[in-house]
Amino acid sequence: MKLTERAETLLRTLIELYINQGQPVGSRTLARQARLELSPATIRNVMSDLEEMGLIHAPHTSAGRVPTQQGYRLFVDSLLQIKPLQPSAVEEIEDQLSNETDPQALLGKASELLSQITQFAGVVLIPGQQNAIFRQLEFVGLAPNRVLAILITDDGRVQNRVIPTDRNYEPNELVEAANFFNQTYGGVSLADVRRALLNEMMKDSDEMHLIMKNAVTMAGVLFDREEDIKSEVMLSGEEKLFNVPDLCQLEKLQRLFDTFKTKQDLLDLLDRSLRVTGISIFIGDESGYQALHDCSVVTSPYEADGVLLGTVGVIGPTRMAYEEVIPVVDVTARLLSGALSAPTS
Amino acid sequence: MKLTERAETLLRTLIELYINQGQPVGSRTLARQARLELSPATIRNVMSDLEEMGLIHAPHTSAGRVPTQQGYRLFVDSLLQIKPLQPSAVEEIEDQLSNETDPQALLGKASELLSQITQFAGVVLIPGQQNAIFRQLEFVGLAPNRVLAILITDDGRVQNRVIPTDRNYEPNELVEAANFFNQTYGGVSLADVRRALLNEMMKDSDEMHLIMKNAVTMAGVLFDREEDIKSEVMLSGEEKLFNVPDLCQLEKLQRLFDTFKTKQDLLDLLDRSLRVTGISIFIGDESGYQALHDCSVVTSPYEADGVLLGTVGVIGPTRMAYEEVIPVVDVTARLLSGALSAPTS
DNA sequence: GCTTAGCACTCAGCCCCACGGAGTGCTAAG
DNA sequence: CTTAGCACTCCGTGGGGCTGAGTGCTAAGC
Repeated sequence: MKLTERAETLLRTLIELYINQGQPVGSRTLARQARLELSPATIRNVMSDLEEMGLIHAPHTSAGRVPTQQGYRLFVDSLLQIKPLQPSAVEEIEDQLSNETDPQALLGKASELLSQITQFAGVVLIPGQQNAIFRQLEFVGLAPNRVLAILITDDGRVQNRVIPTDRNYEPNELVEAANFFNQTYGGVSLADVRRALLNEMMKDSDEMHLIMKNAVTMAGVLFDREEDIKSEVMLSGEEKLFNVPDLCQLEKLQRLFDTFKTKQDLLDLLDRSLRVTGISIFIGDESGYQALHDCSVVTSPYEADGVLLGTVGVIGPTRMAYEEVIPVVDVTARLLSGALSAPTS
Repeated sequence: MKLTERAETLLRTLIELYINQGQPVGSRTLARQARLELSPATIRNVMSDLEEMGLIHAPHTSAGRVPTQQGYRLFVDSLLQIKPLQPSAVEEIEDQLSNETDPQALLGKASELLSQITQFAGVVLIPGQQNAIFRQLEFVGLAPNRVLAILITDDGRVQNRVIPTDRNYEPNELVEAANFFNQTYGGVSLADVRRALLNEMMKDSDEMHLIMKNAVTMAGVLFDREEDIKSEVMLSGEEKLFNVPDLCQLEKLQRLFDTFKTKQDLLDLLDRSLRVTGISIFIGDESGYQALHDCSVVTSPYEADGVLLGTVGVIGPTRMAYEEVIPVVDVTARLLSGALSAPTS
């Protein structure tokens, strides 16, 4: 069931028109716009075919046609002509990103940039640290029976947690414990450290040297919390979606913000796109989440020094200017990768 | 212009009714409800007086009356009878809070709890650290020309930032620099450290010992960023406001979420309430922010070991059950203070 | 002088209807 | 295969009438 060239042209112009205007497109307008020198009646015949194929759809009898999800899918897969981003815009992004040195802040900035440029919501996936390499652990005594543990991984991310202890530790005990731990586990992946720790704690602790025991006990608490290893989603500019005509209905927005809040669905979605190289586009229900019914998600993975790190993307209405959003996401992901890779030269 | 006792009773029942039902209250319903054995006609006369005083207001000729902002104000100031919180509810809050040891996480939890219990938005102000005491600084080499600086203050808060450096530092250089810094500035307030640093950096650096120079340069970058010292707002459960009948209109929610996003207004508002002891209540426009027009904010300060730390609160519709929200905020603030104070016993 | 019954009046909300505009499907002719 | 013409469908809008709720006023009663 292949489309004729004429049908393709008409589908493309119809979708382009609809994306611009947001209103069902009728045969008359389409005839004028497509420059095919055909009468509306002929156009109607073709439209009828397209509708039978499930690519467009009439909201009601006397309205024009609107692309269906499959229509959009075909459009982005084979009809879309992507506009390259203006060099000035690229520079702008590059500038903004190079102002940040802190990786966490950099990702936040990227997400905000995406939101700002597209006027939709920007999103960044920071994937779990299961594969991150343990670099260093520090213990700092805070108060009696309270120790601050600081965990540093190879990618420069830092996590800290206050650990309640069963007794008071002397400063030098803390240093020794940290030293012991760093020497033992330096260079090991977090997941492996976790496993090893669990193992250690199973053993009869009487056998262990006191220092080891201290280190293992405290670090055990630190690594016990799964959430430190879990993935994370950063979302920016959700509030901009209030201004999107296709989404600004209470129930839609409510569903959206609910899923934004729980983040789990977003996480799964972005995680799926992580396994794909290059741009991923989820149109409407393709994501599998009710709340994203009228939304499309455009994502691209980013990396540092060739290692896949996570995903950046944009969440907007299904009716979005894909030819503009796609390059923005693409370029941002690239520049982000660059900023994360280059050891400041 | 004092209210008669009858007028007071009527105003109170009217507001209570309106808070429950959300609809303008007419003279007939009010007569039945107030148990004053008066006819609707008499009630109408009193209502007319109340309207003249600006305490209630009729949305249109043939509707009942609705409290005005001043009406609410009078109500919470002198007519409101606060219900004490059920002991089981108190325990629930205590339980939830005692599960967290990390202060940052604790505040987040408090905010979430407030939102969950009231079904409005919970909010926590973490005020600036100008007065926080510098405890310890650590430098960790990450990559060539990249140093991770970790700043620990006396209240157990930790901040870290990746600092780009102009040259490569040896590990022992970093340790020495940190040691120098810790010895010099330990126990000094952050604001003073910042001042001192600026001073040092003005001096001709040739005079300084190399270690000092290193320390000052790197710490200079760290302290240069105002934001580390700035206040912070944590917001939870904003999305619940979608379900509040009085607020679920697009423009209102949009304005709300916009201010939530920028946070500056919230910050100012909570900061104001910080200077008051005990519960503060901002009704509608009293906050001075357009976006909070139909909202009230109920806040209470919290502390640790007798030192004022910040503010927790609830943001909901002006038409909220104050007699329930107030004790929730109050108790949460108290229990939070307790959890932050007690060194785990 | 306060309270109350009665009455006329006002107004939002709702349903119904008519109408114009936009666009379609079909048919028959070129 | 293309096109002109025509009948038809349906949404959106605006007006008109009705109902229910509640008010303000007035005059009578305690």
